[in-house]
Amino acid sequence: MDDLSPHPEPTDPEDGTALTLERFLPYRLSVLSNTVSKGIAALYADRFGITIPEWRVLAVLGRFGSATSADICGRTAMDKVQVSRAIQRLTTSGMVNRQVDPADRRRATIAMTAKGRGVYREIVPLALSCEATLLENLNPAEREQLDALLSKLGAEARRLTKS
Amino acid sequence: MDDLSPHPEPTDPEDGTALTLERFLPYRLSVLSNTVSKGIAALYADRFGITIPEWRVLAVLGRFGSATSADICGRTAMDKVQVSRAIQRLTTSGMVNRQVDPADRRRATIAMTAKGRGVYREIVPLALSCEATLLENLNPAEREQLDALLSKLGAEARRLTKS
DNA sequence: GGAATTTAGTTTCATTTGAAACCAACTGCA
DNA sequence: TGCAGTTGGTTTCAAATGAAACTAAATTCC
Repeated sequence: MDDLSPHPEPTDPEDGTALTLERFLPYRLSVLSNTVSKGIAALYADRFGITIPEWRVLAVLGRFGSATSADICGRTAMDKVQVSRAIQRLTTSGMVNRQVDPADRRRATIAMTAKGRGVYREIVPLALSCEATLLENLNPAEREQLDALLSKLGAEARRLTKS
Repeated sequence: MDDLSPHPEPTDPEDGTALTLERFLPYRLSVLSNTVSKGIAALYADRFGITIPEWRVLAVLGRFGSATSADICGRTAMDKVQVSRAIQRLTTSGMVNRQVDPADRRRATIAMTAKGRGVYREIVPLALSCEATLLENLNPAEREQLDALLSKLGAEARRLTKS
């Protein structure tokens, strides 16, 4: 079925200017990341009625106790609109509350409510076990390699966009 | 400015149930992938008026000469709605054409026009040089590691979502 | 003090997205 | 033949997104 197309064979120049999508790093990262994120989201979306941005906000709060909207932007690489909306939804669903900073009334400190902490504590093991599955058949050396490579790539990527 | 928050320090249980966002693999992948994709998109979005899905369709056609919508879905991991719309836009902008298969008139073979090939040939070097920058300070061994790790993770991720 | 600037965060609006419904063509198979 | 699936692909509709405009508070500078 595959080889019925008029030009079944890759038409690569073979002079170093070929682009093979399935080997192209940005493409591979994108597919991998989307697959993983959706896999995890499936674990909590229905069960807790939480979206990916909301989960990320909870993750930051779970780790740092409380944070301003700007803090969350910085730590999640989400943009401020996304964060603002995630906080809104989490507020109306009673997961977090906003405490306006009396010293600077533009800022507000976001913290989880008891309910939010409850949900967070339920999701964390799910997320971690998902990550564990993903890493299942990497040996310790490979895991270290992965860690190092992601760090390097991350640094390069930031350079790319900033320059 | 960072450490002015009420709970500046991570509040980890330290009993193995902690989730450290900045070390959490799905999160790292997501941030990295978004950063990279946006960086690349910036290269061609303005210049050629092309979106990420459109670029991916062109990349498949550039590699395989022609393909059906379903082929493209399979090769890009995009869903069929996305592909359908990308092809629509590419058709109206004169980059590709659709040739209905006379043997099965539901199917259509998509191929680049001369114009499409022209744009493709302009984008490819940009994309490749972007990838090269990203890989710049990885040595050959590290590049192989990266390749192997991405393959393994990809396989695991697919397992995750399918089960 | 007060006009001009900056900062924190929200709202608006037009576009993008994706799930589900849909359509039209093909394939059993009775 | 004819009707119950399938399959390839498109459309619909409601929700998510993001750039840009906006509000309100704080800061800077004269």
